[in-house]
This record gives sequence, structure tokens and C-alpha cells, in this order.
Amino acid sequence: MKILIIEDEPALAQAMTTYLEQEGNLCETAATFEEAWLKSGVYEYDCILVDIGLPGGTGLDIIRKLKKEHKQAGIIIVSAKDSIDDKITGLEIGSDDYLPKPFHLAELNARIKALLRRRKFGGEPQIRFREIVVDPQKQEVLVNEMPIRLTRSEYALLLYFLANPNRVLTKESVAEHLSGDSADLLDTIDFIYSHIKNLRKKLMDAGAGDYIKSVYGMGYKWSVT
Amino acid sequence: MKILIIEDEPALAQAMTTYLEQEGNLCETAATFEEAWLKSGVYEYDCILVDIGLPGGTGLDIIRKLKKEHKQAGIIIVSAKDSIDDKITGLEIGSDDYLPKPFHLAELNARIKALLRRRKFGGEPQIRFREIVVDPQKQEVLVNEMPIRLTRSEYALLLYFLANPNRVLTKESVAEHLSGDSADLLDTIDFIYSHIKNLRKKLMDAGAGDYIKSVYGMGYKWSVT
DNA sequence: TTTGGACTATGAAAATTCTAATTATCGAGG
DNA sequence: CCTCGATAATTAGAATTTTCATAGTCCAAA
Repeated sequence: MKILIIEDEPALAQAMTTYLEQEGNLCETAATFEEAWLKSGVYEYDCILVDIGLPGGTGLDIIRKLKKEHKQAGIIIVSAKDSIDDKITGLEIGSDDYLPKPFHLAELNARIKALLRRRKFGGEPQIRFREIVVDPQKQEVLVNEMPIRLTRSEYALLLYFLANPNRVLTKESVAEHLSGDSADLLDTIDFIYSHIKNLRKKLMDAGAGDYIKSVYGMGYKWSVT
Repeated sequence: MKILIIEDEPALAQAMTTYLEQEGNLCETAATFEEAWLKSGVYEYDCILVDIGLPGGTGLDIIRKLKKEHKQAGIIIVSAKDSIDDKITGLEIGSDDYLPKPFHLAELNARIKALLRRRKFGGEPQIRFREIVVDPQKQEVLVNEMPIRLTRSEYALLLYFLANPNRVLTKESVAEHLSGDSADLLDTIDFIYSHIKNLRKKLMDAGAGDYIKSVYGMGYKWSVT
């Protein structure tokens, strides 16, 4: 297992290296994002640990870049910032876990293992439901083999339903899911009516079944009969 | 310290209660969201622990509800789901921390303490920068005491800049930040030009300084001189 | 200093999201 | 079985986001 450690505090980097190598891994360290970028261009890593606290860039950029080049690598953010904002953004951007400082080396190790276990099984394949196939990679949806064009909202909606078949989803939770917004107080959630309608129409027009049932007073359900 | 534990596994609920009461807290448990909802209507809690794995709702709805009624309470998600999606959504929805199962009771306790410490000092006050004042609660922005109206994107952009003054933010990271999208492969990021332009205009029209500098070949910087 | 190519700005149109008003539907209680 | 109030669907349009084509600016090399 090859691990890249991006960390500018030499003592910590050293400690991490020592511990993780004891566990049977091979580690490299980089003290700056530039160095990390160079190394990552040369080697393939299974896991990359990034301290987003270092100077020279927000640290989030590098994750995006790394994610692109090293699709197979798991990325774990390590950070002293306890700001939730950074946490969210890090995860959104494509890191796979977040470990706030200070942490026990044992926990770090556990997370690395968990991450790679997770990653091993199923690398986000297609999602299928009868005549509907969703390819999350390409953000493409096929109905009866024919591609249909969905807007971002419709796509998110469809995925949410497919992830929760036969389960009543409240209008509230649907609304939260759509408006990626940190959803403090959505004053109104009527907008989901529109999206529901549009998604229904596009699916039906393409010849798919009518799976979105409204549950009076509750919300909606992707109904599998 | 009054804590509400929403957890349907009796053994775990019991263990959590015992441990946390030893630490000097007062705990209540609820095995279902409904029960939790009822209790939360009667008592005020300082902290609420939610297992989003329980049946009957996605678990995220309840967080939203609780957040609304118990603004002062810290909410920590506890979950066996290792799906990153849930993690993100939970944090976005308004929970304050996320603790994956299994966990040590000591870690839970540590997080509760950390949360309340964080919460104690400044409950997300205003953000000020010279003539600009942002009130995250109200999502309102004042320039020279006069409110200005920003769209969601412009607001997010402004906050991102204010959080990173005098620091070059790449176009990529700005784009990721705006399109709340899990940003896999944004085909184009030109749209930020528009948002930058609009934000600049609104700020200048309101009489604020011209702090957004473009850094050739790099990105943008909120320039404090 | 000039020039060319890459980067950034701008304005307007297209697409999408969200709002608001109206109409239709549900289901409990009479 | 009806009626009424609440919930959902529909529609059109306003607001916002995103794209696109065009124009301007910067930097480096000649």
C-alpha cells in the first residue's frame, strides 16, 4: 500500500510515516502542495493524506486535482480547522474522509483501512432500475437504452428516489436534497412540485413506468410493486 | 447539560446514557423519531445525538426539524452508514458533527464537549470587513449600513472571499464552491466570470471598495491593502 | 516596442430554477 | 355519499444561473 502524506510539520509527518510503515505501508511525504503535485505525477498512490492547513492555496484545489489524476486513490483530509465549512467542502470536492487534528495515529490507520475496504467493493457502477439506467460517472440517464436529458435538479431527484425505493420521502427532505444549500430555513418548498412534475414528464415521455407516487400528507415514494 | 439520545438499539442507548451521566450530564433516550419529536417538544436540550440509521424516515428530516425548534442545541449525527453522501447531507442540513459507528464512548464525549465549547463563544456573529457586514443568520449583507440584495451565488462568493482574504483562490476552487455540486468534472467554469462581474458591480454600486482583484493566470484574490 | 497567444471581462441570450396564483384531488367527518 | 378544508398538480412567468460570442487585457518572446 502506497501512501502520500502531504504535511508541512516535519515532526508529524515523521510520526505518521513511522507508524504507517510499521503497519506495512510504503509512505512518501511532501511538505508543500507543489511537491505533492510533482510526486503525484510520478507515482501512483493508493491513499493520499492532505493537510489542508498548509500555506499556498486553500488546499481544496489540490484535492480536486489529485482526484482527477488519481481516481483510484482514497483521499483523507487532515486538518486543524474545526470549521464545518471546510469539512463540508472537502467532502464535496471529492475527499473520502475527514480527520480533525489532533488525532491518534491508530485512528488514522483505522480510517485508511476502512476507506480502502469500502473502495474495493463496487467502484460506483451503474445504477439500474428496470428500464432505467443511471451512469453516475457520465451523469447520464438511459430509459429503454435511449438517453434522456435531465437538468441537475431532476437528476438529483431521480438519484434520491432510486437510493430510497419504496420509502416515503418527505417533501422537506426532498427539498433539502435538491437545494444543495446549507438549508437553514427554506422559507418555501413549493419548488419541488415543479421538479417532480418535470421529472415525471421526462420519464414518462421516454416510456418509463410511473414510479413516483405521491403519498397524501406525507411526501413522495418511488413505488416498486 | 441535558442530552437527548435518539437511538433504537437499547444496549447502545443504555451504554451511552450510563457513560454520559457519569460525566455529569442528564440524558433522555428516544427509540423512534416520533418519540424524539414529542420529547423535544417538551424539553430543551443542549445537545442531541441522532442515529440516522433508524427506520421510519431518512433521519435527515428530523435533524432539520430539531434544528428549527432547538436552535441552541448542538446536533451530532451517529451513524453506521459509511456513505459519504449521508455525511455531507447531514452536515449540510445543520448537524454540527458526524460520528461514524462504531465509536468509543470517550470520543463521543470529547466531541460533545468540543461542540459546546465551540458553540459557547460567538454563536456565529456577524462577519465584518470594513464597510461590509454580513449577517449569516439573516443571509443579509450591508454596505455602509445599507442592505444590498445578492443572489445565492453572489452571497456564497462573497463569503468565500471574506473567509480567505489576501489569498489567491483559483478559478477551480471558486467554481466548486459555487456549484454546490459534488463537482466531479465541471466541463466549464466560465460561469464564474459572470458571478464575479455581478458581485463586483453590486458591491461597487453600493459604494464598497474594489477588493476583488484578478490574479493573472491564477484566479482571484480579496485584496486587503 | 511590437506582436501573438493566453487569460479575463462583458453583455445578451438560453436554460434552469424558483415563485405565485389557480385548479384539481384527496379523505375525514358529517 | 357529500362537503369542506387541506394537500397536491399545473401553469405561467419572474429570477437566477449558465452559456456563448465578442471584446479587452496581460505577459512574454522576438
